[in-house]
Amino acid sequence: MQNAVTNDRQRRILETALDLFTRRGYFNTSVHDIQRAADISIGSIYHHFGNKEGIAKALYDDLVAQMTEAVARIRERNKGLYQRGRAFIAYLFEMAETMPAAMNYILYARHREFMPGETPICSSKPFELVQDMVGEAMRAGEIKSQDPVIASAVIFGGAIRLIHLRLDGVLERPLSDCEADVWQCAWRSVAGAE
Amino acid sequence: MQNAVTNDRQRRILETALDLFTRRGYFNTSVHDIQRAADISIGSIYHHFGNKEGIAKALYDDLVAQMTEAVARIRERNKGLYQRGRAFIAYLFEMAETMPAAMNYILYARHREFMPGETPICSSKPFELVQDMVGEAMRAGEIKSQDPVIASAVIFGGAIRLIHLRLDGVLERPLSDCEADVWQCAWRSVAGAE
DNA sequence: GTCTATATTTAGATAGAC
DNA sequence: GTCTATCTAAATATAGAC
Repeated sequence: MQNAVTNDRQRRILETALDLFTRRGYFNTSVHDIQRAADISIGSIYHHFGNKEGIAKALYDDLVAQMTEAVARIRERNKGLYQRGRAFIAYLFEMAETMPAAMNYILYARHREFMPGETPICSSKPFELVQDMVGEAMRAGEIKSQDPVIASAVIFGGAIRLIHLRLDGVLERPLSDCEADVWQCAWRSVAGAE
Repeated sequence: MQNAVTNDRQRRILETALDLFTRRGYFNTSVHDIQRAADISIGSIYHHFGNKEGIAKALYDDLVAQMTEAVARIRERNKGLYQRGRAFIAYLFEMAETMPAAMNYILYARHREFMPGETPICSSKPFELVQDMVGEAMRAGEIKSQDPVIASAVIFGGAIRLIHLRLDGVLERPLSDCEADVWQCAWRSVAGAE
């Protein structure tokens, strides 16, 4: 992973790319499109990012780093999976509402199609951290014992699916409206060591 | 929607396209690639499907039709959401194992990126039917009353997430192994009118 | 309906001045 | 570091013989 991007110009390139990638898709966006929209020369773009994939990768690394930090903070500030899981979903829902393009990019972009070397998002750092929290809760007896992959999928699958629906315009009300309901259902599905 | 494809040649084109689209992605597959792999002339391909998007669309329509029929059959042969939902997940899991390319295409392809006019899969026919079943169960008091969109997401979100994980190679055991667990959790999350 | 050969466009990427 | 102008390869699509 390369250094975080600090330069203003680079930021503007990435923001523009994120916007275009999300609205039209990676393959329907040419570097020339980014150049036009960001009003920065194409030479400059290639100078900073090497090639088109470099733009996508920088964007991805940036967002994953942000998310990893957020998850770590959630873990720190909350005790137990009940609190932590709820906070995580709240974070995802808020991000989906305030930065839909970023959320869309992370969830949807099908990165492997244009970043061959990259691991799928679901096995990246932030999701590993979440899985760790689930395993921890299991050992503590907070939730019943089972395959942690399955447990994580069941706990967060509903919320993730709702985010997809929201980003696709199927769900019309903001996600925060159903946060409590979703978490209640999710928790009930795994709670109570029996 | 156009007529189903019956011709042998057309079938071979579609099968090849599905394979390539799934493994390399739509935009990394050229019509020439399909031509080579299917060993059918490019003129013939354009004759039948008009353009590249026409191939993707025929494929999509075909798979959605198959799935719609399957869901209708599930609805017919089972009573109550408990049986129906379980049968639906079993169907999805089996399809993911026996026709991973097809499942991948349906779930992942991000169709809207290359089929601008198409509705997202989650609001297509088969998913509508599933939502109807959920609503029906709610009115019958089989599950507690709430927004049917949320309920559907919670019930099937975990299973869908597991399919994603399986197709991405994160989950190593076949999906059938966790079918019972997943359904038990899913059902517990919404069951019991209270 | 099927084929080969070709036209057209546009993408990603580079060169080289400043 | 930034820019303009340009190169090159490859993709979609078509023409027209059979």
